[in-house]
Amino acid sequence: MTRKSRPTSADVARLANVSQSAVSRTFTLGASVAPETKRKVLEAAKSLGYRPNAFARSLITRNSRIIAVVLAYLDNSFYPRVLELLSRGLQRKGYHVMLFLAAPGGADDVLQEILQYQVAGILMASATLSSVLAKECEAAGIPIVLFNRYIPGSPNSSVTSDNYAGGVAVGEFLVAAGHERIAYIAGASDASTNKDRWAGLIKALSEAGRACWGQADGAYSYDRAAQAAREMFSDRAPPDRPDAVFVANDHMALAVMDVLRHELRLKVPEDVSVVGYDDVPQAAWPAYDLTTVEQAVEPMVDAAINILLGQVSNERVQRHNVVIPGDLVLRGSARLPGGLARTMP
Amino acid sequence: MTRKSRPTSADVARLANVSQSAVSRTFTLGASVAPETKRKVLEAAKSLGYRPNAFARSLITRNSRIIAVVLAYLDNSFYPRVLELLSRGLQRKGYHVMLFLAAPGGADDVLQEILQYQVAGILMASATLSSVLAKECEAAGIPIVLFNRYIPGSPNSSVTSDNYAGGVAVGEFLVAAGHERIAYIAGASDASTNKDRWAGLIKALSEAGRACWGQADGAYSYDRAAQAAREMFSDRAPPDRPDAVFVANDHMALAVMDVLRHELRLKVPEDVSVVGYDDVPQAAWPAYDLTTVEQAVEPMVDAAINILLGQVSNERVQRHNVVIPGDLVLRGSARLPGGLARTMP
DNA sequence: GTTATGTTTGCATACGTATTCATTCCGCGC
DNA sequence: GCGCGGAATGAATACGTATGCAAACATAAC
Repeated sequence: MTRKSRPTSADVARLANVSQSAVSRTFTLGASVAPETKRKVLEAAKSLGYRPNAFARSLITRNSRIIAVVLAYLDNSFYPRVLELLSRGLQRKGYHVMLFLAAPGGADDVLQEILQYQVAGILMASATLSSVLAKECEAAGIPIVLFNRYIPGSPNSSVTSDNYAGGVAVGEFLVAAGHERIAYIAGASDASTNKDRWAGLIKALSEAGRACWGQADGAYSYDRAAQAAREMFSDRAPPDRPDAVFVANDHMALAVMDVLRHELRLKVPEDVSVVGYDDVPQAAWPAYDLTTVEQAVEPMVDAAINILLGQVSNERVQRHNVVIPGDLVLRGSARLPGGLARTMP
Repeated sequence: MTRKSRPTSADVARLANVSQSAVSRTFTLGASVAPETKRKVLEAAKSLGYRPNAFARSLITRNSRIIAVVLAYLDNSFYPRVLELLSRGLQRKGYHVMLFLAAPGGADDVLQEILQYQVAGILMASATLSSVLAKECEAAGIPIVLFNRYIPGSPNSSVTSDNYAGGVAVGEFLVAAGHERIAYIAGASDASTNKDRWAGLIKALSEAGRACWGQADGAYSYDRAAQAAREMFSDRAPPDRPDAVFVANDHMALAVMDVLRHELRLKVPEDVSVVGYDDVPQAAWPAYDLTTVEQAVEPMVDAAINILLGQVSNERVQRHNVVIPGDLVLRGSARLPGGLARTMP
């Protein structure tokens, strides 16, 4: 066990010849303390290397200024971006991120751990949570924000992009470009993002009197998506295989492009158009040059922070469901309709 | 402020007709408590939804079971991998990760924040820290592990791969394959990884009676590396440009390959061989198929966890400098020496 | 039955801070 | 000079838990 203990406010008080209260007030914004006293305290604190103990503080104030972030994985580079912006944004406001990686099964076990820390809020960007634990968090007054997902009918706040509109945009775009056989490679089948993007695609296709050529399951995984592409395209000649594929996120779309081009020797977009979702950094890299639907990470993260910190200071836990729009970003992986501009809404 | 407060050990004690101590002991591993008492307590706790308050607990035990992780950025997908394994590994041992993103300037400001939380240890995978704050952490008995970097002559523990050996291996490999003009695209100039990889390369070249064709600064950034590649290769004919380039990490190497192939229309490896460092997931993707030196993330993370948790329970803060070996992984981005096997040590 | 040994238990206290409350201090208006 | 209001201060307490200590209890040995 750690032998040397850090200096406490009492130590500082002794050295500065003031009371412990004075020290506390010096470090509490807006408290009443004379300039001279403050000076003495700060001097003593500096010479001792004193820093307030955040745990003892939160024990009193009942605000830990810690936000729990629950993730399922970090392979998909959408999430590292989210995590970086989120952490930086929260740090700027005096909050900090505690990271929890959920097991594939679900987030219930990590939630048990989270509840031990008296976190000020929870951001869930992972498998959804059981309603039992959601109730418990609500009872404890801990706000939860579902990020990039939502649970229909649940009382939780959420921040998502307009996945349905995105799916529609992709469908309309592919139809306009004259594609005849449009396929879908799906994400995790129970994810709201997957369902909404799929529903949007179907909607656009049926509006145009079309049906989806077929779909395969990629489960939001690189390897599974590669496998799905193989099943969909191997040993098939042009009339019998898709001429366009909408992949439910970029992470999988990169896998699909890799298989199409390097295993199956197909040309993108000449033989097959590929469209993804997220606009991760790699989508813009020339090796892929992937047409995709942007998820505006910055506004999404800002919205999440606002909801979380708004609820922290508020009595009443209020529900917000924020939907951030995202543009279809046209790049080289999909054929363009004749004479179309480089970006459409 | 949160109105409803969570149930406390006293609430549970009252309901179970025992003392608060009994409740505490029920939740303390290895404490002496009768089976029947334990049962009553657990039952009461469950019905109230009680969970021990981790802050109050760490106030007493002086062990928060929180590890601070300091990162500079998450673009380079080496770090998300580290973060995921680290977080999972620590969770398994009852510890948790608090994330701090350092400003480009340095980590001193976030360290000030870290010290407010009574973290059990610090893993620095970011710009190095000032010796002043390092002293302070040592005085406070907080172990620091430098991850993927070290400060020569500093008393801190560190976990790195054998960057020098890696650099040597790359140099020898490129020479063996008959390259005549071997260039280097550097990472952050003050990073130990960059210095060691460079020193290793130089060593191998001079052993072969060669010199480095030249170098450019990529600062471990995708954009800067792309720019460096442009400067190095634009408007130059074969005798006047490198026929091989060692890029200080994969993240930059991907940028270099993108520029070489898609902007400058050069063939890799026919016109130029490219070798990276890290073996990030993308390096294995067919679009890049990047020859690179593996950094064995799992053993590195395991070593870091062992050092941190080892120091936590120990009186004496002891220094460890772990160096994990990594293989050169041969793929398609670099010409092979005649008849070489697919993996060499 | 007695003594010795080991196991449970509750009381009281400590961890380091914020905050209430009462007190003191100071300047100011009249 | 008196009283008044506001600012500054310190003593005391609370936050929720772990743990040393002594008392109570059970068990075993004889």
